[in-house]
Amino acid sequence: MDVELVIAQASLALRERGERLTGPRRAVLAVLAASPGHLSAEQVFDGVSAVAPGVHRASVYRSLEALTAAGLVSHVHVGHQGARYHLADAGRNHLHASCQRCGVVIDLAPDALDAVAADLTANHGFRLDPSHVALSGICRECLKAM
Amino acid sequence: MDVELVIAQASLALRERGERLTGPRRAVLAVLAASPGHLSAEQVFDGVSAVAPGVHRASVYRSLEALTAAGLVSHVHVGHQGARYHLADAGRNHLHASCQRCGVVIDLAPDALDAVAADLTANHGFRLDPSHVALSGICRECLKAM
DNA sequence: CTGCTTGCAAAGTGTTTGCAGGCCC
DNA sequence: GGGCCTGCAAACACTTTGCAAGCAG
Repeated sequence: MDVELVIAQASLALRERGERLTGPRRAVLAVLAASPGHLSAEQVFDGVSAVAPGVHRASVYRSLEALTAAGLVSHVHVGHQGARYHLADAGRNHLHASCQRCGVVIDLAPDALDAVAADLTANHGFRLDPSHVALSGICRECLKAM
Repeated sequence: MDVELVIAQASLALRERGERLTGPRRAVLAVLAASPGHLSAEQVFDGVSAVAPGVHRASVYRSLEALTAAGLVSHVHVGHQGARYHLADAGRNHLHASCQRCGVVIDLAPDALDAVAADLTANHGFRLDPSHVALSGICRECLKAM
């Protein structure tokens, strides 16, 4: 993911909301853009600290919150672990599954839960937000090791 | 759910594991058996306190853990909220979806994710544990209120 | 300059653990 | 009466918040 592009988009999106693109927020975006995966808040904090020492942990949380509200970042809840963060997809967000043994998060196709979503709407009037929580199970590697 | 029956089963299941059916554990089972829904640990603690005052919050957590290990209780992780507990189904556990706005948990058919589970196995070698996390979305009532 | 943001520290949830005494079986 | 379990208190992980100073635009 191109950091420059992400930051340019962020500047616009934030300004539209009367907010600002600051050092800590820039660093958070850079860390997320540089990472292939899904980072915990602590991992984002570590990454930010490497790039911009002195940024406080609380600012990382507040930055993630602001960037989420602006539609630039998404988070996924993973079982009993904390949330994981990643840049929001341009269009539709992909889905996630996580291993309850080793914690790894794998990406799934955006349409993997479409049938379930339709079923929930029809039978329960419930609107599914499929990308907001990770499905839980055991990954390939852990299955081998058991 | 019949409390007497549950407690009798629990006594056996625990003894098989070299563990004991104690006052606090009995109270936890009674509270879960008396509740139709899915309780947070705090709600279980409140219920236990009403039946058996003096039981410590930590004992409720430890009881829930022990009863889970013995296969008598199940828990579901609900988004950023804490876990919810309920008596384990006799056979296959039902699934859950929770409202990210009001927190209500609704039960789903045990086979609601079968197609997804098959897909995950085939494409990622991932074994889904469908009852362990609640799907997330907005419930009917909250949709009306938006 | 205006006021959104930050750093700091402290408080808040939800949950776990070490320890000495207590109770189940 | 042996050893699993409990109550207590403190620690824990993760996250949020009040406040005064700081920086973006």
